[in-house]
Amino acid sequence: MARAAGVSQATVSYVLNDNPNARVSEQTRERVREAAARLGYVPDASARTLRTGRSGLVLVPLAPARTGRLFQDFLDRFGDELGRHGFTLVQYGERHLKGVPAAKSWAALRPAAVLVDVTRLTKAAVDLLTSSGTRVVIGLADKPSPLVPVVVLDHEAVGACAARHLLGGGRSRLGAVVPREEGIDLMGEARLRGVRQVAPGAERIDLAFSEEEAARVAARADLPEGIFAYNDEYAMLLISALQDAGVRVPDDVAVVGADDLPIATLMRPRLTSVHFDPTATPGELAALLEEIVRGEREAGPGAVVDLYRPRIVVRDSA
Amino acid sequence: MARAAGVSQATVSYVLNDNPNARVSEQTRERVREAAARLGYVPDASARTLRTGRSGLVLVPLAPARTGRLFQDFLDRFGDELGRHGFTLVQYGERHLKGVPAAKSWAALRPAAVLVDVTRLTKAAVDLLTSSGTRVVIGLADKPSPLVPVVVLDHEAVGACAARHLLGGGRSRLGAVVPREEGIDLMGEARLRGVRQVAPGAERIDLAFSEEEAARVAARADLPEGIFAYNDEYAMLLISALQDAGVRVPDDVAVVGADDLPIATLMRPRLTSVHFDPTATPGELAALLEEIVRGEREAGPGAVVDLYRPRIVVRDSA
DNA sequence: TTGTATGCGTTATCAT
DNA sequence: ATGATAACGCATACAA
Repeated sequence: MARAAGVSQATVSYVLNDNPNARVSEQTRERVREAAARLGYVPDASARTLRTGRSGLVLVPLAPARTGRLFQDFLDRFGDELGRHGFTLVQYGERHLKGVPAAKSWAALRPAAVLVDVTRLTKAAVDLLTSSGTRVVIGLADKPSPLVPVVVLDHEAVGACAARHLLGGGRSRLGAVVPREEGIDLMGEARLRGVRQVAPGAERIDLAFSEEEAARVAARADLPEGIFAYNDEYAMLLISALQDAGVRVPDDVAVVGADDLPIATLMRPRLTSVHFDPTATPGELAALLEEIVRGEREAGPGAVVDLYRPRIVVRDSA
Repeated sequence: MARAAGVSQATVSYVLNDNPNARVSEQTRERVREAAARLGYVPDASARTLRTGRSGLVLVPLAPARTGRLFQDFLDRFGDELGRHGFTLVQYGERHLKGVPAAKSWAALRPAAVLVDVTRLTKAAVDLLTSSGTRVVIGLADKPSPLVPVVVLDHEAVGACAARHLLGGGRSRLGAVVPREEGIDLMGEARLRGVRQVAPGAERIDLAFSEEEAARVAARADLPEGIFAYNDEYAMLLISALQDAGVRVPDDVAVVGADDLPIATLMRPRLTSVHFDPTATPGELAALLEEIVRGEREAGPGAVVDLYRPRIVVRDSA
């Protein structure tokens, strides 16, 4: 490319990167740009990565389909914002590439940052990443971590929020659904803990997403007076089963969902749900991340960014 | 790394890549592996990319949250399978990085393959990619393309499938919902075309996802006898509005959704929906892609892989 | 069976 | 104000 423009490689680099401490005449700049356009020249990201020791990739090793709509929306916009800062968000599910530990396949890409569930992080993994150029490893968790700074989605607060509303409505015997579904069961347990912070005796109701299971629960004689159903989908499942069993909602049993899905208002009774108000915008996070990667800012273990604040949206089901 | 193992770089490369035309003693192999483990050595993907001219990345430039659950599930498993073949699926939303054409930012990563909506492809973009090392550009479309091989999700077939069922049930005046929602409006129009293939006079019903809009439609005096509501969520919205307006479903108006979501069976009446049977598995596609990238197979414009076959699941709403 | 040498495209440093 | 050069880590042709 350089030879084609009649200038040196260095000059090309200066021009195309708008390098501020390079002094290049406007005439030369034009010649370089012309040649680049003519040749369809595109800078090679891998060469830059090799040279600088760090890629522009921000890794998010999560199974997209399993993270839920809320976090998926967040990632979507976060990726947009990162793009504006020159990064590329890379989302991919877990692999067991010939038994290679996940952290190694992450490190191979020399990512600028990694955002991953803390349950999948070990000290060794963090060390491997940081020693191979990654500037910051951010955990995804529901509480602070001694290992890394975290982005928090506080599931206990969600359960507590729902439970407070149910108690406030005069229901004293509570229950909380814990989905029997891989990938979200842990979140279910966290939300249950939150319910129990407010209503210590709350019952755990394990439930798979099937009408048979829901019918079995609905047929019980000793149903709690109020149930936090984990999310809106499980709430719909449960309400549907309760109605089929002749149990009145909310008269006999109050039900609260979470996520405040658009379809929540379409149910009859309309679904009372825990809504998530964003507290940190993707744009702010992207800007923060850029500062950290550029070394203008430190972020150690213990640091916390809260993503959402739960808020109850009262409709008819509770 | 090489010096630490007491061997040459070349030997390290041979051993770690299981290079078949290199003959290395088992003893040396062991020494290399031991040193790699001891040092926490991780090969640098960017160096490999620079050397070979092509990365292991498979780019899917789509806004994840907007592609729908079905395709998201597909991508999720496709990514897993690609991982087994040594590729990394990279999903990211559209950027407008300082006005740089999208194809340039794709080409910068020297991806092995790109899978993208054909509406975002031009001849120039395809040429740029192929000339910079990308082995195959695959379009995502609802019909064959003269530009690239495509993966098909035939929306017209979906509409036709729903319309056939409605006609077969004795409904002759049909309507089809076209969502007024960026990103899915084009799919809505394709599904409408499919309905009209079977029922030429079918009415187009534009609808935004809001209860007010749906109520307005439901209040009409001249409702069609059968409506294909685009998908299950719009079907739920519409049915809810119809019921509020005193219109009986399916007696007065039959409604068909699509996607066959788990919650479809929770509605009352239970939702009749177009289900998607996978015809090509992610595993097959990943294997196919690997063959193409390795040059063992050609894939030119016109080639088509059909992803799903639509099938009606009859319940109570139509 | 193993080592040596070369070059991929970029950027930092130093020379002109 | 611009050019020359080295080095990043890896894969590969070729020498030993």
